[in-house]
Amino acid sequence: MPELPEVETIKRDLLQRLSGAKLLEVEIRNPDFLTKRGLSLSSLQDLVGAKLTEIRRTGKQLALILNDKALIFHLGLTGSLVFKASSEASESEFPLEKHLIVILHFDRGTLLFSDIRKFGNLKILSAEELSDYWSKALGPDALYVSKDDFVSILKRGKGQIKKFLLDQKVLAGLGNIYVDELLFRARIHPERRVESLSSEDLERLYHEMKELLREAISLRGSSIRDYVDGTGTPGLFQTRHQVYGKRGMPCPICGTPLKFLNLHGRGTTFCPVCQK
DNA sequence: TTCAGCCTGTCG
DNA sequence: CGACAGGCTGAA
Repeated sequence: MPELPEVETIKRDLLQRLSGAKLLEVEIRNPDFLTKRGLSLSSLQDLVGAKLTEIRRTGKQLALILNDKALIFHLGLTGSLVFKASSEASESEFPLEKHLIVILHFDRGTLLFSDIRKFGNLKILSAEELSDYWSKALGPDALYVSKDDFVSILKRGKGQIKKFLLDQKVLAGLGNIYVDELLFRARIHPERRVESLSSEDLERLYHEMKELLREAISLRGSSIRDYVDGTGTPGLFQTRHQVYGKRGMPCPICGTPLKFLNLHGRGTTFCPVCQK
């Protein structure tokens, strides 16, 4: 899915274009998607007339604050949120037309939520409930977590490092791409046990994580297949990937062919020589 | 703690 | 045609 850098990019795009905009109409294209997830169609319609005052993100989730409500998006593997200004082409020629779930018509243009594989989610809470909800469902955001918190979380951790870092309740935001890239940069084997990491390892992991996320956001995220930013444009960070999706290719450091394993159901690519 | 299941699309 | 893909859940 869109992982942290992709969702952060979308957040910035939408904030710039929609801050202060008024919601004029909610057009539901796929009611089944919503009702299956326990969202009543009327609760969505009730948002009409609200002003978008704020956009928040924790991990891979994004919340539009509309008056006293929070409309929370989780983009799954293939969800997208694309804004088209009133002056741009209409959604009839929108490439994801077939997969549209909801169209939010604002005074400044339309926000199109689509999801090819329908692994995404949409939820409405009161704006006050949002922080509580996120703090129960998610660990600290990987972009903002302090070094002290990160180290203490990892020191209390158990099991394989890859699985641990993918757990959103532990740390929110990393997914399969960024965990593979991070472990390569930090020279840590994906099957290494968290308990076995030294303080030095943890420090390195923390700094590499921040740097990786910073670079990925500056290149507007990774587009492997379907991801597009808040304007419908692909990201560029995939050109900087060192291991993800590169099984069998030479390690950029030592030239050894990159190894591929299936770990807890996720494809995992790494260098068997550089990563210990 | 695995693992199918949720979905659609693409690639070999 | 089967295998696989940025994720997560809940049932066995």
